[in-house]
Amino acid sequence: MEISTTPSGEARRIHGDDLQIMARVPLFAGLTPEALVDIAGQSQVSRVPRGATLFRQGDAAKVLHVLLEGQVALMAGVEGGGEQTMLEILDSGESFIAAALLTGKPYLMSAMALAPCRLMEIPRDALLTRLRANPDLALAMLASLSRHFRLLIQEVKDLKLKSASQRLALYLMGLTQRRRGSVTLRLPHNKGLIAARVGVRPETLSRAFAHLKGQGVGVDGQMVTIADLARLGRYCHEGREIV
Amino acid sequence: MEISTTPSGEARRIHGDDLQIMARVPLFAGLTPEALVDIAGQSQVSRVPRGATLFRQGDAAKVLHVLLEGQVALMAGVEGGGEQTMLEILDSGESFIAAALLTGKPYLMSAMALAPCRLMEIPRDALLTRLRANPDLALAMLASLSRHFRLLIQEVKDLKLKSASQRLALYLMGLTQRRRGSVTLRLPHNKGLIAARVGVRPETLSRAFAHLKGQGVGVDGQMVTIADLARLGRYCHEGREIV
DNA sequence: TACTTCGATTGACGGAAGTCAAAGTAAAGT
DNA sequence: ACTTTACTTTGACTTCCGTCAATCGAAGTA
Repeated sequence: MEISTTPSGEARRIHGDDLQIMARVPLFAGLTPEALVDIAGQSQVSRVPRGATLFRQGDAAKVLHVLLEGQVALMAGVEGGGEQTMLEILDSGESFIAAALLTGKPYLMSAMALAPCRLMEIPRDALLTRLRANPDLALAMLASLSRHFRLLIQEVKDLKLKSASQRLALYLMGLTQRRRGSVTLRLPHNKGLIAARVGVRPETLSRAFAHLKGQGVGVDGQMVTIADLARLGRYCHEGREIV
Repeated sequence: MEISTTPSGEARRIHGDDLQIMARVPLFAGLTPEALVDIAGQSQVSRVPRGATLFRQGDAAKVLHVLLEGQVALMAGVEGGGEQTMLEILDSGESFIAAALLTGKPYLMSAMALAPCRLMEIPRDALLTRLRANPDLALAMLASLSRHFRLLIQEVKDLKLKSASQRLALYLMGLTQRRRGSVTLRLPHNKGLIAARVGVRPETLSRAFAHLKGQGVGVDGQMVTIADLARLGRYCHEGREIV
């Protein structure tokens, strides 16, 4: 179940196409092509297979990870092991674990590849010198960190104030841009993973789906149909008393 | 119960002593005295009484707040109002709501003064230009944001993986630097506020305290005695099955 | 002293979600 | 096709915590 990444074996220098991908990464927004090349020259790109562990909670943070391609889950558990909870799912273009890197403290979470990934790894020292030299990079990094910060705050609020069914509804709403009418969508992960994302056990997820039938949500395997997005949106924001 | 702050009435320019306080604020760590004066010149200091609301969830973020003196609670609730949860308690020297300011989006939480406060307010534009001009400030801000980010991650982990009694134990451990032996300490707030901080109702807090008697924690009004800090620390990190 | 008020505690109850176990279903390998 | 395996659902039960209500105590006030 745990395939360890082998950076030395798979890592390599930057490929030409990677610069084009970098240009679309929010963290590098507004940087000059020269600055991109400069950063790329300091970094390595590695490929990891689905299921690989990128790093583990408690490890020392040595590099900033930028997800060029693929999908990564950030998980955390109690120190002893055992119970785990998922904190975030990252898609390509996201950078992650900036906070651990900047504070110089060990990772608070582990990262697992949900799909085959290509990752850019920027060494800590190289990043710090460039942050110092390049205000645009520093501001982009502040913006990126701020965005994740706010996602996390929303996460805490939802955990404390919403029911499992409401959190599932919020997750489903997050899978589409639309806010009204009806949609049919495919779940991007298996239900066990979605359960972890929503913050419940798989059994509870099943029951939450059953519960959402009353709100016009139908499930068939990976396919989910939402009869009325506006209605489901209202359900998400209901106070707890109205179930 | 809601005393609104009146920035126009109470705000004023920077006082000489404030510069010395600023020098001890982590956000301004490593800045030259000139830079401090520069920032101070752009900012205002306001005093607010205990119980005042500094800003409200949903307001537009216009200034960065730096708590020179006092104590502030950050709370959040569902949009409709009603239920609230506390996200963080800030002490003097902390800056807050950088994330809302940098993303340019409305506050996700409200801020309430738990004690009489003196606050420095740095306007958004002034801050952004100085972040651009001063790498030290940008790095300090990244460090500050990172620190809060990690606190929040820990918060999410604790909420998902620890029981109410364990979270209370963690809160108590946070009140002292020591990690072994026995201590007697005074609770810094009334129990209702502590309950909100721990993320439970006041009734549940009472029961959690009763539960912790079994771990050598005694309560008498505001005074709490912990017979064995190491033991309580172990209790905090136990898996859920061992109660 | 008596009265009010607010904070804290205690008890009884209910509901949401976790746990355990079993059964059902789908996917993959032989 | 048949087996094996993993994923998902369902049911019964437990536990934790929230809710409601009553009580108690301390602080302040008349």
